[in-house]
Amino acid sequence: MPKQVDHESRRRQIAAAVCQLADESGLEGVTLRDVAARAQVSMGAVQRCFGTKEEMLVFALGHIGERITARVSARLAASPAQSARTAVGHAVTEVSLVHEEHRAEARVWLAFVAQAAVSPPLAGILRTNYAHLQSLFARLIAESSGTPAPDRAARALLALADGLTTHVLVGHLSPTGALDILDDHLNRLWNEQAH
Amino acid sequence: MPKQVDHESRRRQIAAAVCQLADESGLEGVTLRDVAARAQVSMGAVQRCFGTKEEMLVFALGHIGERITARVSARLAASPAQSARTAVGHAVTEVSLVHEEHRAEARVWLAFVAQAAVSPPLAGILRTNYAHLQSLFARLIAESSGTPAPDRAARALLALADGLTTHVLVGHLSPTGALDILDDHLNRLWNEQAH
DNA sequence: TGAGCACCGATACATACGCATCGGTAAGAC
DNA sequence: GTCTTACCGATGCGTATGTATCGGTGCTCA
Repeated sequence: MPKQVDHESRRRQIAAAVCQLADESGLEGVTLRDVAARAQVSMGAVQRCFGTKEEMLVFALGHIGERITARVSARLAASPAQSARTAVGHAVTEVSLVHEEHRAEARVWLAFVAQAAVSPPLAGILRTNYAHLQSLFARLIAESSGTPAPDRAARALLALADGLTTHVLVGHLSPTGALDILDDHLNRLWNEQAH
Repeated sequence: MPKQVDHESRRRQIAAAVCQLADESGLEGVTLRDVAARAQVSMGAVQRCFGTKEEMLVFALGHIGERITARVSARLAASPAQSARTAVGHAVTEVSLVHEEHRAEARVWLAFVAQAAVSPPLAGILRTNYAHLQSLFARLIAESSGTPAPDRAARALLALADGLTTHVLVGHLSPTGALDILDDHLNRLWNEQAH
């Protein structure tokens, strides 16, 4: 058995290149040649790692989904969170990629969401990620005393975060405006459950 | 002056073809050739109506934006709306394209939103449309007694509607589930302002 | 040490795209 | 009737894409 190569790490390396390119010029700007150049490998290497382009995109989406989920979890673990209210605030702030340093991820995510509307495999990955985040939010919300329907609140929160992210990307909202709205929503949620 | 042609109606005809194709296979499936075939005109006609492809897409986005806004207005005008609460409910239901018959518009809209993240002209059109809808919502919300910040509530409502639409398209939410969440949000909004 | 095989990079290929060009056509003016 | 001219459909062109193919390379094991 001659030379062996760590395929998995190379796949991640290529996935990162895909995300960079998708951030810069949308998913349509993601070309096998450009991906190879950005990842500093040959085009043949990309083809060997992924049999087809769609396979590559599916892997890249899974990659970025994991990164986002991981960041949310890390944020929750890092700050002990005085209250569940602030914990949810932190988590949802990470998801709604409003901060400048995560804007790239937001653009990539949006590109994939649009593509998923016409590509079942991508849609499947997205559903998995959304399901994870939703159950995470639902648990946090349910923890802090008794909101009548934590599941529904979690779904609403996730949808609101996604919508706000979109509006920031389009330029209809400013990042701080989006955060204001998010904060306001959470305040209402915690005020009301006191009744 | 020899043969004359109604350019404007032809542009709308082509825009409709663009939307059909974008619904079926995303914006990347929108090809000059396919558009021409779908609109039942020659490729040359498409080129004569729009100097470039992006021009065509910009026009198509404006076209569908007008249609959506028009439908919202029509819905508001049609039903006298017993209360502002139901008026907003009707309007936002039209915007969040949850009903099956408007799912196509939702897919097209989402495709354009993603493209707008890397195309300033498209983003501009989107901003205009969002601004219209937001001010419309804000007026309706402000009308019904005194919510403290009708503008912020309108922004939140619009973002929530957009996020829910996205989640329905991806398959993370069912249409009825999305409507439930929307209804719940409106109820909270109207309950709270009674304080 | 040398033989074999898995990996590599480059190139070839068919296709499809956006855009430019061109002869033909028919409608209106005189 | 015919001449002008704005419109039409078709074809050509250069490029870029995804995929398939192929000779070279260097590690690993006998």
